Parts: sequence; structure tokens; C-alpha cells
Amino acid sequence: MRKIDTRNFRRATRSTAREVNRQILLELVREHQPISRADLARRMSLGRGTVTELVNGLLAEGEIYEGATAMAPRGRRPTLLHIRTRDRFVVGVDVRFSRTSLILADFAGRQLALESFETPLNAPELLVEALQARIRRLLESGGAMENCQGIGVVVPGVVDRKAGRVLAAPQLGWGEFELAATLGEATGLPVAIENAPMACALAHLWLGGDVIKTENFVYVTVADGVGVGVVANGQLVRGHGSTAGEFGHIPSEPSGPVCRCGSRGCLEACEAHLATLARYLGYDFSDRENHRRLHDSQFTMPDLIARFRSGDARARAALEETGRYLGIGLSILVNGLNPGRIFVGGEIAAAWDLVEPLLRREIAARALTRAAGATPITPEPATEHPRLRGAMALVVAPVFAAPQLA
Amino acid sequence: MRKIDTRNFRRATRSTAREVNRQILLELVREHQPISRADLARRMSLGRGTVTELVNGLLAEGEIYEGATAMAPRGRRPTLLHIRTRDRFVVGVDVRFSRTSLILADFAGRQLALESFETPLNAPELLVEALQARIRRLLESGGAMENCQGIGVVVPGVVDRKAGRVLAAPQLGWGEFELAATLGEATGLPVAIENAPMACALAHLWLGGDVIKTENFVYVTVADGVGVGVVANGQLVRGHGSTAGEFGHIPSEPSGPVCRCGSRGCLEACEAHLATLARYLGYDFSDRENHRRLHDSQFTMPDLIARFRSGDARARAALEETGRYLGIGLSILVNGLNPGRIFVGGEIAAAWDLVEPLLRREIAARALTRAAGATPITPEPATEHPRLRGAMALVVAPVFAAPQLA
DNA sequence: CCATTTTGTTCGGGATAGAAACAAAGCTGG
DNA sequence: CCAGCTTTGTTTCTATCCCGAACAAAATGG
Repeated sequence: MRKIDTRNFRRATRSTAREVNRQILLELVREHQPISRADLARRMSLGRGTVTELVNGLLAEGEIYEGATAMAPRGRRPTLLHIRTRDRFVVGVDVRFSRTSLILADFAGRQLALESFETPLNAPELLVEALQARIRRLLESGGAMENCQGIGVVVPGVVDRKAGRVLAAPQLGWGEFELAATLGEATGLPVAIENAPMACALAHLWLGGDVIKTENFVYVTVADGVGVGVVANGQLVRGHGSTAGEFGHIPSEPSGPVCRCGSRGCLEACEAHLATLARYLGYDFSDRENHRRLHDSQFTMPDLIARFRSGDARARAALEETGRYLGIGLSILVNGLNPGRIFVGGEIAAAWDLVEPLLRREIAARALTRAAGATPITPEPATEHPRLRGAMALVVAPVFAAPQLA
Repeated sequence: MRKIDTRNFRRATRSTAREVNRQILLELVREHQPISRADLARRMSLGRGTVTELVNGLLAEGEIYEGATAMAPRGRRPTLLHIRTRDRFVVGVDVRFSRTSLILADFAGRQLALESFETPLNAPELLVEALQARIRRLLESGGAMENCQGIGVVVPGVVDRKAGRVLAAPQLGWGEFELAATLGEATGLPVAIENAPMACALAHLWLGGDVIKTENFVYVTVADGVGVGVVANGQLVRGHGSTAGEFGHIPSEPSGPVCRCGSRGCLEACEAHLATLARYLGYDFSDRENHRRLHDSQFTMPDLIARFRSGDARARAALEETGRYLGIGLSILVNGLNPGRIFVGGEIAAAWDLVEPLLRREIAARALTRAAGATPITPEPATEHPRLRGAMALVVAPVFAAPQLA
């Protein structure tokens, strides 16, 4: 029951019906490959004739290919169709405060190459230059020059996705910047950009493996800050000004430390990485000077988790506290958005065995319905490169997305 | 960029293009009426011939009618088209703990009759019986027997909208109940049901007047509890189990009163009606016994607001406190969902001049971006019958909604 | 009254779904 | 090894709908 936006709609043309069915068929191949034309016709309750036409179109465009014929107990053997993924490439870029990572992968998200370099300080133009050179080298060495479908870039900040423009990325010291246009011109490839937590959510919508799928879920990423990517009705919730997802600044501990946003006791100031480390080291998180000292100390979450693993009781306590606060945050999402699943990304996933029972308890205590209290939670370890997967999803998603109509 | 749900999609048929364009045209007529065929063709960049066919179809179905011809400086005068609203009727029902209200309105939401009666205690079957008799009388007296398009029912509880089933409504003492089917059989009319705050949000999507429209907004209703209806990407966010919108139980005052959910210092326990009244009367909100005493005392929010108007400083202070807490709650929504507008329904809207500056200050202090801090907020006084408008929207919306495709 | 302009209708052509006939390719049982 | 059966995939024809152009209708102004 979506309302039609009369200032921004797409009406149907002669070719719309074909376009719609083409996308459905393509998505069916993606999710059920290998699959035969006859099977597609049955699943779509469409005539086999029409399926043949659709398939011929997709074969000609190189979206799918014919594989082997399957065994059948009776009758002619079906020829199986697959999505063409092997010789189609995607570049994913993850820009962060200190380092920028790059991945070259095929269209199914299989990693072919991975590298990273130091992010130039406060200079998006320099970053584009560095990226351009590295992407060119990556594509040449991978023999992927011709068949690269595009570049996805993930940025920690507010992004106007349609315009391809970064609006603000305080962590990087960037103001407004035409990232997609600049990088696109430099490389000659289509560029899509997105805010990091939102892209991470997209990755689970489009590259998600065998995890049960839902049209409603949230991706919570805990790092230097806390960000949330919300997917509702199978669509990303970006909000009116593309700034949705800032659930980290909910006041929850009036006596807690002062957050970088200026308020006291924000969830982020209790569960983000620096907050956890400060708790362990006995630093006063409220003092901004300590933030720099923490950064300079080179002591990180993986270090803290390693200490917990080796039996450090204070490390354990600091992580447990973070788990409890994370549970409070998740309970707010559970009650407010009622997601079918929660993904938790960030270093904390490496200590999941420790924090899960704690945060589960908080959620169970606070959820208003039994079902909401039992919302499945899936940790995503940093080793999976969630942000890079998000970047790739930016390129892959438009190929398979439903056509926007009405 | 919506993902296609391969377990639940609608493919395109021969008639899909027509269906899509029909809905767009209908919505254009609704929003721009009176409007001519030629104007529609221009707005849709569609041939006038096709528009003629579409219009003929809608005329035959009685969705629209031809009005007068407009003046034109040159050329043939256009005949203007209108949505048929006058002789099409809608029944809205608002079920609450103590009273149930009924409205008979035309298709544009103009009120024709309004009545209310005491809600039968813990007995949905009795309610259906009472409703059936009253709806019949209402329709007969209004001469609306033949042209009633349906009944919309708004319930304070969790609702499975598609199945037409109430899942749980603790305020009413209901468990699971087949409300739509039962009432539909009794009246012979189509029945749509929905949770109250969600329906209120829908009303602004579909019956909203001259307020600037957004595809992303929230409707916050403050009454005995706090409920939120979230609209993102032009669609209602219902969540995985239809329980989205419970943003009232965010812990924000650890030393605050115990909430009915069992936690301490929930926003709801600080800003809901009973909390405000308890603050004024000096009752301990944590004590459940006091809730009953407050109910029995017959002292209500309008009474409190009246006392504030007549100069009662303590009444003013109690309301101001509520305004501040409401501001905290809204700031969470502003940061988390980045709505283009916030609607605030409930008795508190009657004291808007008092609370608005307070809650604006809280939001401005907490919003992470300047734009978010300036999110427009529109109060909706209880005199507008927001829940009844929501109930009507349930019937009106499907007529104009975008067809679900892919 | 006729030229001009704009609205609304009609009609032929192209794209697509839909249904049915047909060809292809396998299996089974004599 | 071949006839008969089954299933897959293709071709062919028709109905529906957009699309554009031609045409009719209705108003204005000289």
C-alpha cells in the first residue's frame, strides 16, 4: 500500500511489463540457480514461450548463461541457467579515518584481491587520485579491465546517494564533495556511494548467504561510533535528509560520560569502542583529551578481546558492560522497528560468546512482546569485511532490484 | 532499489501497464482536481488517446466524474474531472478502552455523522454485535446503504492487517480475534483493521490536507501510552511481527517512575497522560494502585490543561515537564529515522503553545544535524478525531495506492 | 465565415503477455 | 531398434495496451 508520489513517478510504457518480468526472472535465477526455463515458467506461472523470449534477452545481454542439462526421470532434459558471475567484476572501496580498503571481487562477491592504504588527511581529491591509480592496477592485474561493472564506495558520513555526493563526513574532515562524479571520470566506470551502516545492511539484502531472509531487519555497526542501517519493506530507510540510522545518541545513563555529541550518557558513549577501552583503562571518557590519548596508545578492541581471552578479568568486565549497553540499544530497535533479524557488525562480534547472553537478557527483559524478545541476532565478524561487502552490494543491487513503478 | 521477494511477488500481465497508469492517473486527479484530460496527458507525458481510454474506464467504474468545462484563453474548453466523493461513503470505527466511536463520512473524509458508545468489557463479540446494529442504522439514516465502500476499524493493539485479525489488545482485554471476518459477515461490507498509531500515520498519507507532503514522516500519539506510526519510503513500517512503533519504552530516567512494562524511567512513564497527571497531583506513578485512583478520579488531561489556562502554576509545570520528555522522545526519532515531518496527536496538542518551545529546544540540542533539528512538527488536536480519520484512511488508501508489482 | 488554437477521439502500428500447436530430446517397453 | 509417452523448449497466432498521427470538436478573433 505505497502512496504514489505525483511529483516523482514512473508510468508504464509498452516495455514495462517485459521489464518487470525480466527482473523477477533474473532474481529467480539468482536465488534458485541452477534452474531451467520450464521451472521458471512454473514459478512465475508464465507461459514457457514468454520465458524463452525473456531468457533469450538475458542471454544476449550476458546476464545469464546456459550450463549443463539436468537429469530428469522422464522427458527431455532441461538446460540449466546460471547468473554470469565469473567474468564480471566489482570493485568495493571502504573509506575510513585512518585507512582505505579496496576489494576486487566477482559478481557473486567472491574475493579476488584485497589491499589497503593510508587515507589522505582531509583531502578527498587526493583520495580519488590514489584510488584511481590503485583501481586501474587492480583491474589490469586481475584481467578485469573490460568486464568491471562498477565501483561501490562506502563512506562514514551523510551521503546523497542519487546525486553521488558526500554531504558531510566529519570523521574524514570532509565537507561536501562530488565523489561519484570525480571518481567516475577518473576511472571511466560507474560509481555508487553510500553511508557505511546503510551499505552494510544492503549487503545482507543482496549478498546474504543462507541466512533466512526477511524484508525487515537492521544492521547495527559498533566501531568508533554506533550506526544503524534499517531495512523496512525490503527497502533501505534513508530518511528525509539521508541521515537516518543515528540511534547511538539516546540518553540512557544521565550520570554517564559526556558523548562527543555534547549530551551526557548517550548509548554511543557507553558502548562504542573508545568507551569500552576507556572503561578498561580507567580513563575518563568525558575528557576529549583522553580520546586522543586512546587513539595514540594503539590499544584497540582486538587487543582488549585478546586480553579477555587470556583471562584478564577487568577486560572481561569492560566487554560485559558494553554488551549490556548494546542490549539496551538493541531493545530499543526491537520495540521500535520490530525487525525480523538483527545483524551486529564490528570488533565486538569477535567476543560474541561473551556478550550475546548479556545482551539477550537485556532484550528479553525490555521487549514488549515475546516474539520481539526472541528476535534472532547474527554477529558479523570484521574478518568478513562487512563494509567492503556493502560497497560491492551498491554495484550488484541495481542489477537485480525491482523496477521502480508508479 | 527494492529487493524482489521471490516467495511473494506479482508479475506483470497484459493488463498490468494499464493498471499502473490507471492508478497514477487516479492519484493525479485526486491531488490536482479539477483537472482536464489534456493536463493529465501532459503531467504523465502520455498520449491524449491513452488518457481518453483510461478516463473512460474510470468514468464507467464511477471512480471519477466529469464536471464543468473550464475557461481557456484560446481553443476548445477542457472538461474537468473530479474524484467521485459525494455519494461514496466510509465508516470509521475507533475502539478504545472505555468508549468506541463511529463516524460516517464521504470519500473525501467529510464528516456526516458521529456517535459513540461504551465499549463492552473484554468481549469482542459483543462489540461486533453493537457495531453491526449501529453501522446499519447509520448507513440507513444517511441513505448510504448502497454506496458504502467499507469499514475501517482502529484498535489499540497488535493487528495482522492482511488476515484482518487482532493478535493482542491488552488495553481491551482481548486476545486473538477475527475482527475483520466477523464484522464483515455481520455487515456485508469489506472491513480493514489496523493498529491505532499506524492508522493515524496513514491518514496523513492519504487524507492529509494542504500540509507539505513527505514520503518519510512519523506520527506520535500520546495518550495512556505512547505510540508511533512510522512511514518510510511512502510505506507504513509495520515490522516483522506488526509490532513496530513502540518507541515509548526507552529508558531515559533511571531514577524515574516504574513503567507498566516493568522497567524504570521509560519515556512513556514520563510523558504519557497518567504520568503527567500523577506529576501534577503528586501521586507516585510507580505505584500501580495510583493508576486506578487516577482513572477513577475522572481528572483528565483537558482538565489539567484548563487549569494551566486559568493560571495554575503547578499545572503549567507538569505540562512543561511532559513537553521536555516528549522532546527527548522526538529527538530519538529525528536522529534515528530522520523524518521529513513529525505529527503529534493527543490531548497535549491542546497545550501546544506551551510545550512546543520546550520540546523544540530539546530536539535542537540533541539533533545531530542542523536539518534534523529543524524537522517541522505539526500538532493534531483531538478535535480532529485523528484515530477516526485513520480508520477512514484504511478504506480510502487501497483505492488510490500504487499497485504492488515485482 | 474562416483561420487558429486547444481539447478530445479514432485508428493503425509495435511491443508484450497468453494460449495452443509444434518440434526436440529423452525414457520405456516390447 | 522403434513406437509411444513425457517433459522441455520454440513458434505462431491473438488480445491488450501504449504510441503517434490524423481527425473531429469547440472555442476565439478578425
